[in-house]
Amino acid sequence: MAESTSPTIDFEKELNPAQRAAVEAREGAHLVIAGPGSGKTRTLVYRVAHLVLGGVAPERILLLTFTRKSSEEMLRRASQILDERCRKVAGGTFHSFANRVLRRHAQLLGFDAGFTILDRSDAEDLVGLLRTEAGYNRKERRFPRKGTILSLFSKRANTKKTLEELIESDYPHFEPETEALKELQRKYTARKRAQQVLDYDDLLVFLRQLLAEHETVRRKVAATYRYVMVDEYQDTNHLQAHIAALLASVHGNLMVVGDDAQSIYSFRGASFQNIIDFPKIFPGAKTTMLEQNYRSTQPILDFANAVLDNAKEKFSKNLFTEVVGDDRPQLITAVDDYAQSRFICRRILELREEGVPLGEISVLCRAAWHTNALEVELANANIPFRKFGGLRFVEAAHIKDVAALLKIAANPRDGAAWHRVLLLFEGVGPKTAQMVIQAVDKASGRWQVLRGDTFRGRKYAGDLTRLSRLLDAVSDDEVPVAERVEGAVRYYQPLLKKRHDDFPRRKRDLEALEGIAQRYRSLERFLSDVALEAPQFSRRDPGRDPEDEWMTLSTVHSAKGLEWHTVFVVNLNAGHFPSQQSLFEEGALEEERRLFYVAVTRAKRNLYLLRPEELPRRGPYGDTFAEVSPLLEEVLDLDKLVDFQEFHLEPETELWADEDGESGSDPELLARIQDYFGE
DNA sequence: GGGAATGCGTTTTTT
DNA sequence: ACGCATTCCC
Repeated sequence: MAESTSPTIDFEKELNPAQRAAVEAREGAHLVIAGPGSGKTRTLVYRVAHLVLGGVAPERILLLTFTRKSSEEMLRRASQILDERCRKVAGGTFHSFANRVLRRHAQLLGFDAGFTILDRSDAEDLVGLLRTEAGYNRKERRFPRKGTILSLFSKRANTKKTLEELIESDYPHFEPETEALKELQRKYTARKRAQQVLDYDDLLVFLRQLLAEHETVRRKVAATYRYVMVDEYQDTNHLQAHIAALLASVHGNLMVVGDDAQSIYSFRGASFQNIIDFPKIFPGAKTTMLEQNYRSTQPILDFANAVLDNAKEKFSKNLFTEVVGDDRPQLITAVDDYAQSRFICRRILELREEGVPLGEISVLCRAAWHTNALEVELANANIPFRKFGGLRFVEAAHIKDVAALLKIAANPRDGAAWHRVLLLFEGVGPKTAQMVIQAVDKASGRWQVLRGDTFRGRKYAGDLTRLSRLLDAVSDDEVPVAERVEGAVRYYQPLLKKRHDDFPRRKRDLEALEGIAQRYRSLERFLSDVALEAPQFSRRDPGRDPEDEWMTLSTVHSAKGLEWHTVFVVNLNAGHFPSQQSLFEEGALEEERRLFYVAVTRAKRNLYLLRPEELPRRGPYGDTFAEVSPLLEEVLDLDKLVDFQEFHLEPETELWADEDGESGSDPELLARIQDYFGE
């Protein structure tokens, strides 16, 4: 809607004084502390517009966000209030930004520009392989599992701590294995390099290395971005903070935005310490606080503030609002999971009657599986929903299989991808796969050796020949990406049929993947986006059709930055929310509380807190979690802040009408029945 | 050496 | 209920 004349924006009218201070700030370092619903996104959006309007070339602005989705959303909004120039602003996550920069300068670090990216499960598989190779998988030895090992390595990369320190603090029971783990880490690092693959942490580690050790690159990159903004700064880790500082090392114009109370990613090495330390790195930094909330009603904020009151370390903030409304949050006690689900379904149907669109309703949970029972009930009640968090589209086995085929074509040294593909064949296990991979390696990645004599007579010889032909076709850069992806899917289809009974459903996913591929011109870009999860890689596209409406189920982590008219928070029991492992860990409960704070501050008008009296505990003991969440119990004057409600199921209609006395049966009818059916 | 069957210990959150 | 190791059979 941009007019040919430069559009004007009434910043004074659109923003409050604190927001405006942040938006109009130009030179220097700036820390913005923004409570939930305080217009943090709005502030960033307007600042982008303000800079562009002030004549800054959009390519020279860098906006680093927590997800790709949020940066795209912000730039979309900026171009709405200003014009299309804002689309040219450089944006994305730290990881996607690192990916772009590293491809350009890979050689400096001894990498090929065609490196492939390991997602979490690829990385785990590689660790698992090395673990078996080294013989650590013996029963006598209680050795950590691949997932645990990778978490350890990941924390090592993302914090300043050494492996020894982390084992001591996080996994003291594995202390006897310290040397073995160090050895494994060396092997993992070496193997990744040999295979030209980078895991998520490597993207950050190598970007920092590139900027810190290569002066010319640092100067060039940092000079490119005159203004750098980092969103969700409380959820960045030490490594990311270092990168941000290096990026600002030429112009010194760095604005970080965050909320210490909403720091919920410490398991990933994030720390709100970054916020606190920001003025130490940038002594002249200005600080702006955004405290007015534009999202929620006062009763919801009162409750949220009360939750935060129990935090050991708290700073600033006391949220206030002018949003009208005086319904207090509802605390609902239900007997169990099933009753909880029934309550939610019933309430949703009522809300719909009241005119609240499904898109304005969400159910938030601590862990993705907590909504399993609810999903069944929602389906029964014909309420459409989408689920966020937990297993994503690109993590499904069949998608990963096809992606692995393409990865081999892009980087024939990617052993993890080879391994995955080779195990699809009948008669091929880990040993055979290793043997084949070595053969290809010896031929410097030319997979045509698979057609050679080495494998003649083996059960899988035909499979290898066909695979090698497919790779020939898929690696042809002259062919459009979409066609190459289609080729891989066509090849994979028979294997899919053999492996999965629910093959039609999975086939539809693969078709969706083919559709996504049409937007790409480079296979590497496509694969990077699959690994770094571009927003369009969701199971079902939101759909522009207003008729096609759905409500949201989400983990609290995935609900960050979002808001709904009505929010249900489920499973507020000790052991579910907060999670079981946090119950006994000092400090962990602090994060659970912030997580709860994030959950409740997503609500605009209605907040339902659900508390089943009994939930099955998983594990062999058949135990139950019966205790109410300490996060609720600790709230001072809870009875003044919420309304209590008990929800009882209507009694089921009895299957057997219980009649008194002998009901007359018809002997003749019975005889006929027996006659006809026999016996 | 591969693969099915068995038996053990176990689960958060995500780029 | 599921990953992961071990065991046994081809």
